[in-house]
Amino acid sequence: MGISKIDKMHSLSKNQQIIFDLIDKSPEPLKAYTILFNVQKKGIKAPLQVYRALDKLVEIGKIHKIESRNAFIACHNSSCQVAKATAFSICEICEKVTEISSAGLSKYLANFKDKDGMKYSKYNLEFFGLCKKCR
Amino acid sequence: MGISKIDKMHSLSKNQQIIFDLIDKSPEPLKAYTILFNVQKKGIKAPLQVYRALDKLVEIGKIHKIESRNAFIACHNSSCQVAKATAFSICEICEKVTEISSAGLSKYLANFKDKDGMKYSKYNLEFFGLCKKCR
DNA sequence: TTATAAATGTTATATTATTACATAGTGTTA
DNA sequence: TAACACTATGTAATAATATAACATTTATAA
Ligand SMILES: [Zn+2]
Ligand SMILES: [Zn+2]
Ligand SMILES: [Zn+2]
Ligand SMILES: [Zn+2]
Repeated sequence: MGISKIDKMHSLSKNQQIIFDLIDKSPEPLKAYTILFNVQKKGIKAPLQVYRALDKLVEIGKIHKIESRNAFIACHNSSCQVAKATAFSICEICEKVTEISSAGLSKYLANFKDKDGMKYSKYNLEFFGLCKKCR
Repeated sequence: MGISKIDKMHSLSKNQQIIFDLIDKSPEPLKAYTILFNVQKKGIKAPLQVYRALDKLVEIGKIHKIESRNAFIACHNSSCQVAKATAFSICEICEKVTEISSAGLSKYLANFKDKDGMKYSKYNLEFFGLCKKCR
């Protein structure tokens, strides 16, 4: 994995990089105030600094928000550099979250039309169940 | 629409009924504190009274939570009396929310298996776009 | 350089949700 | 009925999540 075009297009600012690094190396989704606590030693002192970086990172698709958990996870799915079509599985016991990367699912949802014939290019899907370990 | 078996099984308590009625007659999803404000004249004074009723109503499938909006909408889809498999379309301009009732979609998602072969009976899907009026 | 947009720093505040504990109602069974 | 379990309610306090407002600085580009 070299430096792709899209990486260069969105070189991160200092705060964005600090916060992305933290989320990226975390094995689990992180909440905003957990992030705040963990980056205070790096000089990020206020909630707003965290939320601004999170907003930007979500916007450019480097991270995603898990809406049902108010938590953030790094994107490891090269096909969703734009944060508009996401799917996750969430374990209801251990709270493990995995981004789902399925061409079939993406295609089905991208082509889905509602009763009015409306198509939606943007969606968020969260599946809930028990992970391997918790079953 | 007579009184169905399932309606009887979950006869609502006073607070639950007050809060359900408000949500049910609302043309748009309601937030918890909007609900609180609107039911104070009926004697419901504290946030917890609202959240407890909301939790129960979600649990029995009378309402759904729109996770990306922290708001609640009544279920008008007889097929999802259990609050475990939901899909919505959300207009990003006027915030109109519609519950999607599509046998095809439900079937596809209920049968979807991830890379580990895991099936999920519970999910929440939120589509985003522009509604008819806002297009 | 000058203008513009993006990002930062800081304080205060708004919004959303839960903990803890006491009390009251409801339905079931001995 | 009386005892019990279960559900729901009332109330106060607080925790957790997120944004408004304003001043300043840094990066980008014409
Ligand atoms: Zn992704
Ligand atoms: Zn698990
Ligand atoms: Zn429904
Ligand atoms: Zn609209």
